[in-house]
Amino acid sequence: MATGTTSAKPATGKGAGGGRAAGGGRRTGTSTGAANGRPTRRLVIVESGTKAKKIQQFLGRDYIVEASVGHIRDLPRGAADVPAKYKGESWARLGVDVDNQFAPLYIITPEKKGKVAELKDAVKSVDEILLATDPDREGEAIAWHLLDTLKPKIPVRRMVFHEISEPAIRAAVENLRDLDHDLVDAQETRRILDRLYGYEVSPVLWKKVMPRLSAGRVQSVATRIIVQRERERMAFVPASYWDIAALLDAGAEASPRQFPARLVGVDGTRVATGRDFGPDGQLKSARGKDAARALDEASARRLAEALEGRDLAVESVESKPYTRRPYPPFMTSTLQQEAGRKLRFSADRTMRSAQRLYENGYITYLRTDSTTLSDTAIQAARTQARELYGAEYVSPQPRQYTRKVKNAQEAHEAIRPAGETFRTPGEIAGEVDGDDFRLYELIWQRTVASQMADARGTTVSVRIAGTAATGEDVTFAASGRTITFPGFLKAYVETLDEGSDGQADDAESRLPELVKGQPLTAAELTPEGHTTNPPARYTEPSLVKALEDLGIGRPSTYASIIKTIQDRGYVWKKGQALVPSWIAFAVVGLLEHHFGRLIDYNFTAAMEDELDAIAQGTQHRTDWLSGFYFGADTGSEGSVARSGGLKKLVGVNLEEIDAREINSVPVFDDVVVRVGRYGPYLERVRDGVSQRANLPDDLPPDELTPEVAEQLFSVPQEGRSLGVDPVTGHEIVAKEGRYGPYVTEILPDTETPAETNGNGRKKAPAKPKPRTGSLFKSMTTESVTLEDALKLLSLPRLVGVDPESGEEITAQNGRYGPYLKKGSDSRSLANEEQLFTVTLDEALEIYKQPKQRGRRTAAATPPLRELGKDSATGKPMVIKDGRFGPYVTDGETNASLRKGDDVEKITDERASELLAERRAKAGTTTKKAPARKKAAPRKKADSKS
DNA sequence: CAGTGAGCGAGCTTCCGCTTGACTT
Repeated sequence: MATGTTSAKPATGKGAGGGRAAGGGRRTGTSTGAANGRPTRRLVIVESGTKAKKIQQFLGRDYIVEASVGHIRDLPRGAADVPAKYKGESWARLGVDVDNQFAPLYIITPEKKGKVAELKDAVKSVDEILLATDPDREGEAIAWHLLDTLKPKIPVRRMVFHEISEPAIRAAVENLRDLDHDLVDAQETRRILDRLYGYEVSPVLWKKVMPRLSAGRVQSVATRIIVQRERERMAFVPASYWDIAALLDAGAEASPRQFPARLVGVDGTRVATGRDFGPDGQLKSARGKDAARALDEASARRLAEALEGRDLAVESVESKPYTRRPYPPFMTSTLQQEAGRKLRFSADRTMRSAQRLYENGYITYLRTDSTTLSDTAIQAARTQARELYGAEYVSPQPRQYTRKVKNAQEAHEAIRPAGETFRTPGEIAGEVDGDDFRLYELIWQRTVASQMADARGTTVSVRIAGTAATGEDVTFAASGRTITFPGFLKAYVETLDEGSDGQADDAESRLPELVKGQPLTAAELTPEGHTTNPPARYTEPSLVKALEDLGIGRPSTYASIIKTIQDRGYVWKKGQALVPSWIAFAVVGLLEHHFGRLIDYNFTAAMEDELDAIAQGTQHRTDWLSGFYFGADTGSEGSVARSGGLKKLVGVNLEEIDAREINSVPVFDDVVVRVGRYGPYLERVRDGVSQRANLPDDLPPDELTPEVAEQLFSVPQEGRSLGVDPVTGHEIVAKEGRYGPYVTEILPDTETPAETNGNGRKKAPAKPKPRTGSLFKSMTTESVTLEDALKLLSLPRLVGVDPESGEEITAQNGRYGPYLKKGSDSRSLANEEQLFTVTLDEALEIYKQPKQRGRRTAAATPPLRELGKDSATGKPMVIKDGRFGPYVTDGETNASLRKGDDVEKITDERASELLAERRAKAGTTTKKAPARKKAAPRKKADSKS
């Protein structure tokens, strides 16, 4: 089991594997080794290299502190990673033996082999090991993997801490515990579920939508959120409404003398504002106690006129205290959000900068879901606030922020300036610049502000009444906010999301002192029209927030989720906005219809609850996974285990899903967007004829309106125009087709053929077909010239007539490349140039040769390499280059070389192994899966008559 | 999404969460 091992830990997770840890001595602190009287030497293993260095300083010479640098083992990523021993297993593709209690197959992550060797070496020079990985589910699993991989013969114990400070580390060394196998079980179960989900559902997408697509518990929900928002935008009907903006005058004594107010009521009925309208453009609150009435333009103008010069009076003044508490210190998600809003950083850019700050000792750990500050950090923040703003700006009591967020694991502190005293941005300005400086400043401000006093002030709401000349009683409203003590707002104010209609916390608007009954006049009355807006698209920060609210994804993955959904082509960025592609619509549609439970927004939440039960020891991992994968009646409603049996679901869906239907996204009327192999296009049926139009890549789905569609349909199928054929006068274009790039001519419109009439289908008169020609391999649609195109369109070329048979010999370019054709007899040509140069004599010479069979073409190109004899058959083996790349053959069996195999370096043993594998596979999978037609060819007869 | 004549080796794509360093231009 040098490279691979199935889980040594039994499925129950109790006992074995960690036995030594469980039996580990209770020795703590600075005990001495009994044998030689020297102090006990201990190896401490943490996850991060930066942490290791820091902790080494606290612990001194008797300790060696090393980092695992994250996980050291994982399930194999693909076939290439599976050790030879397990290659033939039916479950090797998954890396999980689903029929044997879901036993996982772990391999040492290839790039971690060196690290594991280092750790093994370090073990030799110590008496005891302390596994000090992070105190959360993943950390517990890393600790177990370390134990299971290093297999030390010395005591092993678990060490935990939540902050990197000397007292915290010293305390941790004095309070060791044993490994928590139930918690490890929960992590493995999570890992296995994610693997089964991802590796079973993705292939469904490859077959039904497009290769290389992916589905997963996290990314599929992220994509769905974005698609769902776009659907809302597409369905949105804007509403327009009017009101009156007034500038009121309180007289020369008042300060300010004038202030803005807005019409809110007419004859006791509320005037509708934006939030009174639903997404369908209709008034939501037309009836009932809180009924509102929309004002149209004419009414608003008439009313404004009728109010001109009328007396108004203050009807009521309501004053309330305004207080704001500081925001909690940053954790990963809020840091990404605020850096996105304030600095316009992408999540990825924020994390790269934060990583540099962390590694250089400027901030604490950057991947955290905790807002907790250590005591020293709280003191440092308070000291700094006092020095900068004065004692009254510091909150009377130290503030600790406890989070109530789903699935938080709270292994670390909040993100804050490092150290026991904080360095101000000014102090580090000489050392740090650019992104890093700006991010540090943000973190510093937020941390200091979190220990400052509440902001205090007053908000005032005023109602003003009057009567129009036409008799209506009207009500205006005005509001003001004054901040009497800014408190923390002096240090930090959160920025609002784009498109939000809220008010920043430090925004002020002053009203004069007003009392009930006070007379006012209107200096200005301006009727104003407004239109409701569709919900805004997600941005990186707002998507991170949405995911966090759903408890989906972890601090270490938010940035990579955004990258993944972009890499897969599900989402693209337009400025800050995340726009879904049509492929995303197709994929999300498929998942919603056929794997509904899996992309339920609550799926992860349910999973987390049940993983907690596994961690508590009250739920059995195998039962639970079995329910998820094979299906079960047990488990409560909403349980992940009741998602219907993934395995069967995948099988059924592969049979039943109609790819054509899935890849057709209806947009409006009879217009559908079809997601094809070469990108999305529009389709509709007009007069029984299907029309198509290309869709520009950068057209956001919600901008595909009927008008835009009409315009796209009216544009002739595009292609790069190369010019006009001087002979025919037809335009020549280069296009990308189903079989690759080609050139064709555009024929002028001919008379529309007669339509179907009555009971019979009248045969349309034969339309002249445009000439077409595939590009040669050396050409691209970008570079091909008119001259090239005319040559291509001149094919097939008449080479001459066979004097013996009198048959014509032509040279043409076909599916398998250039060839000669004489009746039904064909011969391949060596290169494309010969299509134009081959003479009749040469052609006749070629026809004298017997038709080249497959074996002969191979013989024509010598093998890349000759090897020894196959250990199984004794036949000589050679490496050849084939359509799909290099392969090894013994003349009978052929086997492609795999990813890691090198033509030059491959050994006879390896070649024999590949052949043996191939034979084994041929034996078991002789059953030919009938190639399913992707979509039945469209026949006119199919359209319902 | 163009339409033209063989016979023959597919294998790979993909998940989520921990961590950064080691490649090449």
